[in-house]
Amino acid sequence: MIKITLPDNSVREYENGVTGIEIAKSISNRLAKDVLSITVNDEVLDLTRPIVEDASINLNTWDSEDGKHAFWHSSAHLMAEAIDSMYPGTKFGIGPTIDLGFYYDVDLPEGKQITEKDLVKIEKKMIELARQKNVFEREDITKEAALTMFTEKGDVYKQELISELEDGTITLYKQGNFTDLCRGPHLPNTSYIKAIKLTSVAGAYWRGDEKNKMLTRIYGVSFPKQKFLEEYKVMMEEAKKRDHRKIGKEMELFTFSQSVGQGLPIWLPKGAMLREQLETFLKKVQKRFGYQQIITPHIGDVQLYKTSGHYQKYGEDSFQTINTPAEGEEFMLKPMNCPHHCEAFRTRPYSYKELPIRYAEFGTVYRYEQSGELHGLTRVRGFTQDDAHIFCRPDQLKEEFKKVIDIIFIIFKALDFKEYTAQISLRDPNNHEKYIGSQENWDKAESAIVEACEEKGLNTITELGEAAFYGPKLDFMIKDALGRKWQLGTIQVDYNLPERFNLEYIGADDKKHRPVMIHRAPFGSMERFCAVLIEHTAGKFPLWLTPEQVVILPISEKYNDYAQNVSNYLNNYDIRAIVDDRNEKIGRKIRDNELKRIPYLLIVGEKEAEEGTVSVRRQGEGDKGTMSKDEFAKFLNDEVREQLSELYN
RNA sequence: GCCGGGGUAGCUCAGGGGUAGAGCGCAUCCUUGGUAAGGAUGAGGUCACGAGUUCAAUUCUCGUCCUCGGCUCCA
Repeated sequence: MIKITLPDNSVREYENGVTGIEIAKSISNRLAKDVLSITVNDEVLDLTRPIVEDASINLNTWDSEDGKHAFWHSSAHLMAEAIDSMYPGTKFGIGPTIDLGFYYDVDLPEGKQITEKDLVKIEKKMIELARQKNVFEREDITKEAALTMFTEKGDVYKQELISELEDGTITLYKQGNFTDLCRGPHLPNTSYIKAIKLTSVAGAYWRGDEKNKMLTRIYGVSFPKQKFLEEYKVMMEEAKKRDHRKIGKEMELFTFSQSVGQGLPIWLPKGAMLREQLETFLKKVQKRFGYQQIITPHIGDVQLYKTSGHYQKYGEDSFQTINTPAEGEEFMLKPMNCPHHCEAFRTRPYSYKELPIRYAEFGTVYRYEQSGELHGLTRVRGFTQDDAHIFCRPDQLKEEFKKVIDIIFIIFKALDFKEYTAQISLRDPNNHEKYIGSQENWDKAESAIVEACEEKGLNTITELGEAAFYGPKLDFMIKDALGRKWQLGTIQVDYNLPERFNLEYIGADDKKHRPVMIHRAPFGSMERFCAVLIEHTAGKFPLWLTPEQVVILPISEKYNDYAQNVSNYLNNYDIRAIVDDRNEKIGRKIRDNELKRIPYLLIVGEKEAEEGTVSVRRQGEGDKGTMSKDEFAKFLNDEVREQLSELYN
């Protein structure tokens, strides 16, 4: 008998060799139906693998990452089986799971091609194969036998993968007529897979290297219940509706022009207003935290980037230098603001008492991105960072980190981002040589970040080896209204640039010391942040931020003057109001302005004009009754104040 | 950059080897209205660009440009 410890710490005894599925059955029939894989002492295994020693286990269902992983991994094999039967001679690359679903890279026989139209046929075949309830059989195999087997099949990709594996660790999984090199784990059989949607087909280089052959990658997602697939489809529809490129066009926030160039956004009046609100907000917050705004040029002498090291590292992949005709000077479009900020710091000597110096700038930078990488506002060639550089003493690092975290929280609160995670990126413990700066400083900086996060009660994950060569960092990821994750703000310690720019301050000992630099951008870039915000809110921005807060709708042209009077009145209270004086009926004006996502509509007619009132309509909620102009202005400003309570505290 | 879908009116899209289509938007006029679409009339297109095949190309072929989905996530 062996002892099995369950997640609730209860211990049960089973025969040696008991399997996950048997344990599940012994607990409940429901669990036996729902369980997809088993975690045994931190290793995820097939439900059919015998357990031969005492162990702590967890039974993974659809609700867990590990459960989904086994499910989608098996689905990838099922797809491969379908493709193998429909396109004999296909060679298979890799077929992993991803955040939402799975893919398989395949090399189709000469002259064969899979397009979107073929996906439905493959789905049907997969369902047919799934219903056969074929068992996933696991087999240990020697490296030699594996190589022979895939050489016979002519599958060069699997051969390459096997040749890199260690003998004794190689396993095969077989279901139906299809056998694949695989580490597992898998579902007990194919019948678990009830609903399948193949989502797209794309080219992908073997091993992501453009020197290699391009394979066909087929993406799909699958579910244990038809209902889940329906929910997934609804979610995808919603995501499509919220696409910032679509909403950006509809709401006239920004546009792209072929004549200006790819990846170079043009901000239209409403989008510019959105950015202006965000910038004003952040500037106010930063002012409170002791930041000073500076302004630097869009280009800089090549030498500046040679000093910073950016030229050596990115020069070839950047926009090329700009030359002056007569004098032969060489400039680069600014890819980073930090070198300029270092020069700003260098203007005079500093006492240790003056630090930290915090220089902030909404600095526009230009970076070359391959044309195929460009995507709406999230991947562009010119963008504005809400950048700042903090020059501080090593002993101030922790305090400064905490202050930046405070700023980020104020932003999250004002914009209603409720779920976030923070990733701490530290050195690779096995390879300290590749990092610049002294051990002592790194140790200090790393513990400063970790402690700052702890003291602020942050939800963190720590990744070793993810630090930049010049310093550790803290990145913030938020979850939007649809549960999608986005990387936003970042805080990075930098030992490199102060060194390269020879930055100094005079310490209490009257000697020169090297300051530490912190790069930080709570939004990341204005472009990307606006894109996330659009998709998070579906274009219904919080009142304080939205470009047009109020539209006044006169019942007929007779009341246009009064409407204008109300508009002027509200504008004096810094409320963004305009009049819709089109020659249309009131129902029409309401509909059009609701669709434009205007938070408040004020209807004014004979009654209102006589009494000096407005009839208030809140977006999505309808008629809210009548108020005086004065009451409404106060009411609206109170709402804004409430949304920005963190800022006014 | 590479692979694969696209590019038809301002927007969303239908069509198809032989006078170019719809809805919305826009303009003019009528209507002056009370909480999600009032009516009439009209303007608007080198069917992305360039070449080729053809009696004839927006449609077929090739090239260019732009755009969309991918190209990191351990077999």
